[in-house]
Amino acid sequence: MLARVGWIDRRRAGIFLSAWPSQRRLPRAPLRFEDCHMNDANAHEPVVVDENRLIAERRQKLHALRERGIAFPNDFRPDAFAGDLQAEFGDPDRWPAEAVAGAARRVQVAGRLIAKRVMGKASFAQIRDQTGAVQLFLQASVLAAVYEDFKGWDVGDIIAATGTLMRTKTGELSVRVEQLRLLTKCLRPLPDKWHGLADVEQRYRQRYVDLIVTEESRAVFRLRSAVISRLRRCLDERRFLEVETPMMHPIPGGATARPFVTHHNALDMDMYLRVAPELYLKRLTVGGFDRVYEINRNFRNEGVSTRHNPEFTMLELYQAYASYHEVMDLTEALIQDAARVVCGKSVFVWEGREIDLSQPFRRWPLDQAVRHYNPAISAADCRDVAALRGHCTQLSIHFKADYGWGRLLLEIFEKTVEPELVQPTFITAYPTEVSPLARANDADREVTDRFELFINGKEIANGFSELNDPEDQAARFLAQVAQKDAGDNEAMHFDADYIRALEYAMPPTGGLGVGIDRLVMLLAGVPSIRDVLLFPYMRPEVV
RNA sequence: GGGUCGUUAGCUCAGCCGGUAGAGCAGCGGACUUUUAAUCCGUUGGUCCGGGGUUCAAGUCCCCGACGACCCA
Repeated sequence: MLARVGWIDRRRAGIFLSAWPSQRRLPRAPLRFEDCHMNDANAHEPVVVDENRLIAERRQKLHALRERGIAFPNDFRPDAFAGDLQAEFGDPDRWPAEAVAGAARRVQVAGRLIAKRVMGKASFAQIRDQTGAVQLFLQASVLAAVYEDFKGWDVGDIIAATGTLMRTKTGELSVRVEQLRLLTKCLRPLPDKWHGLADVEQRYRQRYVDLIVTEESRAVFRLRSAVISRLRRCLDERRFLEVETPMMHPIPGGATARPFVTHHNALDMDMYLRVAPELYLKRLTVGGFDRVYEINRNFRNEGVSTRHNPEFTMLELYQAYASYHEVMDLTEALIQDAARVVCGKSVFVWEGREIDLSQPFRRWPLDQAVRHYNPAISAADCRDVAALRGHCTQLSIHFKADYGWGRLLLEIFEKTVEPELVQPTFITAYPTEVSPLARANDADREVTDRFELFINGKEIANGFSELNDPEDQAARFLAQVAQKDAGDNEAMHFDADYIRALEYAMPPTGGLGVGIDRLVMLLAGVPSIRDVLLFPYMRPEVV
């Protein structure tokens, strides 16, 4: 029954699509938006689109192109990129005007028209492709009728040019254009060419516009891509295997966090968007993939802020026959390498503070850090529930009656220490109570062989010697379930299959999670996670 | 969740004590064959975020709401 409904849906979609070709051939006068429908579902509700005179004028120009049968061609093939041309010929000392002319380099370039300076019978234009921008020199005497067309084109249009490289009187590398075409008409005017798009909301909502007009924004996302690809390369070189594990979990696990719930219709069952890939990745170490990593999205049903987006990207890796000590070494090496190779520097300014990544990152046990910033707390207090409750009250930290010393100490840490950790710092020896997946320390079972990395007061990474004792793990899951029953909706479920996997023996393993978004924020020097996400979560737009 | 600030032409922004809504860019028309935010002349363009209220009169004052930014929890 369900399958049949799906079939009908597809068939209806097909009918709808088949209506398109004839519709597309119609040379239309200014399109009436009242006639446009998203689909049958709202066929009787006109789609209201903001329309103004500027768009109407451009639509008329498009209409004229349609009538000439040249509206949306796709047969032009560029053979050069603007950035490459600038890199090769941009230096005016190595390539003075005569040398450029002598090279007689013929190029075919395409890109978005970003500047247009018409000066009678000659014009200058700039186009930009993915690599950069290059100027075009256009002459009426060469281009004839096409030159007249060009005068009617708009900044924002996608155009193509064929010609020979030259350098102008003022020294600008240019293409002396012999052939010119408009490939895609831009119907909407671009933001102010000088001020760009200042409205941050619009920059996030309409990232495509932001990318067209904001070089800083393009640079951030190129940096992000370079960081991730560098991390991959470093891990591949260390013989890690990149894998992909499920995004939809029947049992959410791997982190203490609230999951999103979704529903599988055919199976009529709830599923959870993953809060972490951890338990699946560790199943793979059981399976014999000793070094695995995944760079992918996690989803947490929590608040939205300058540091939190409902979906965010984590690097998680597991290395068999390693402890949290080696994992700290690796974390440090990965971050230092990415900074050096991708950014070419190791000192970064983030939110007005200088961060030095070149030095070995400090390693500091949690209780010592707490006592350093809270002289009133003694070593004995750190394991004393009553004393810690007193300190919490003193610090106006809310706590629940069932918090043990570990949770209380962590609360004090988060409030009083975290913001102080500006330079890269590994905090170690997290209480077992708050580390349900980490291996207990051999000398002190009350704490785990775990660390978190903080930079500029923000958690960047989290890692530990993995708990591979199935009986201990089962007991910790039960403790989590008890917390869940007591009302903690971040507590973990009992994952019986994960316990079964551990019973097949997981090698002693070290694991790591790195918040990629926050790392990129640091390396790019931007203050908000939304600046490093192409399409950050936004409330639905009101129209 | 609380507080502060913001929302005016396609974009960037002015708009004073409540009294006919403004500029620059973009657009449109014209001039211009080496410009760099080209320049010069002319010119079009408004749901002042939405709703309610006060007032003879509201972009402006008051209330409610939407969205966003920042700070706090």
